[in-house]
Amino acid sequence: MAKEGLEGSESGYRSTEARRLIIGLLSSSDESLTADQIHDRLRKAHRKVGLATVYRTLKLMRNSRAIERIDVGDGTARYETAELRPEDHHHHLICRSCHRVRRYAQFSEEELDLMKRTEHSLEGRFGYQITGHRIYFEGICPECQAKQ
Amino acid sequence: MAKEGLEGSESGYRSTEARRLIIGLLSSSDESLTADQIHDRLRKAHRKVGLATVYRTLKLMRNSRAIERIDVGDGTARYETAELRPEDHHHHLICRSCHRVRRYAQFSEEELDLMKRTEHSLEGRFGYQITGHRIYFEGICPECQAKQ
DNA sequence: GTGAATGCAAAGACTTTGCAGCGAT
DNA sequence: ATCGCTGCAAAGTCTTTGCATTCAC
Repeated sequence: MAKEGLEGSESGYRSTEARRLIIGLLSSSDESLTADQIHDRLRKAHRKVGLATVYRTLKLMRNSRAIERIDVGDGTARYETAELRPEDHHHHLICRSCHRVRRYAQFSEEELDLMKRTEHSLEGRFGYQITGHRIYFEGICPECQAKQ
Repeated sequence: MAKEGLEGSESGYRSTEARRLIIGLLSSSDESLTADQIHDRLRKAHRKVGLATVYRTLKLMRNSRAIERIDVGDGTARYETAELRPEDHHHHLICRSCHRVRRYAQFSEEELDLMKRTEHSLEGRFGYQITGHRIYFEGICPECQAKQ
């Protein structure tokens, strides 16, 4: 009843190994993954899944709002589990050097409150119907700092 | 002395019509533009500039920090003038439907202050060296609302 | 005049799609 | 036994690159 994703029998989708593996990978990672990274990890785990299947599964999960796609500027899309509930809300730390995307979820009441008010004000100002926001902090990750 | 971009003679870059036109387009737009949109607008203005030149110019301007690249999830990069000075800082309104990216610059002291504090806290928490942030508000633009 | 910039076409990188066979229900 | 799912390869986008020509300095 809790996390339905693509598993629900009423969804019309079949539960295949490829799909279970991919959602498993994304759920257990605090980093966003590219299609290629997912493909690689499945290979290394000796689960042969074609790259096309990875893309098709990602698209499917995206359509059903189970995951989200992120583009950070290196020309390759990254995927992460969606924010299904308010408590899933998170922000991102992007490394300018290696493009790694780290998620983090702890932020203040103050911030949530401010964002809410800002969204409201934007709706009035520009006529947009605001559905959410994304905050990306950019910087250099510890690993890349060490390399320099 | 003010806005140097690629114009400065000391930059080593030549001032060509294509470059002047492209930076002009980006400077005067409050929307981010794709390479193709830039190419189209130049054609319509009867300035024939090859798409490859557009890409090359954008890359050049990006390297010299005159513009920035934004990816919003439709697989096509968009470009906008960079935040050279603190007062250029702005946020984005992204339309989930047509992917248009609108910039806006008016935000509160409260927000700036909160972001500064958050950046500081993140540096301590995750060891990242934070260099900035991006805030994207997502929603449906007035035009797309009307179409629905 | 010289080397950078351009246009065109070819090549690349990432993603999607067509089709025959496999597999979940 | 269906009809969706998969793998492979071919086709599509968007972007970059090679090369001869043109142009800014």
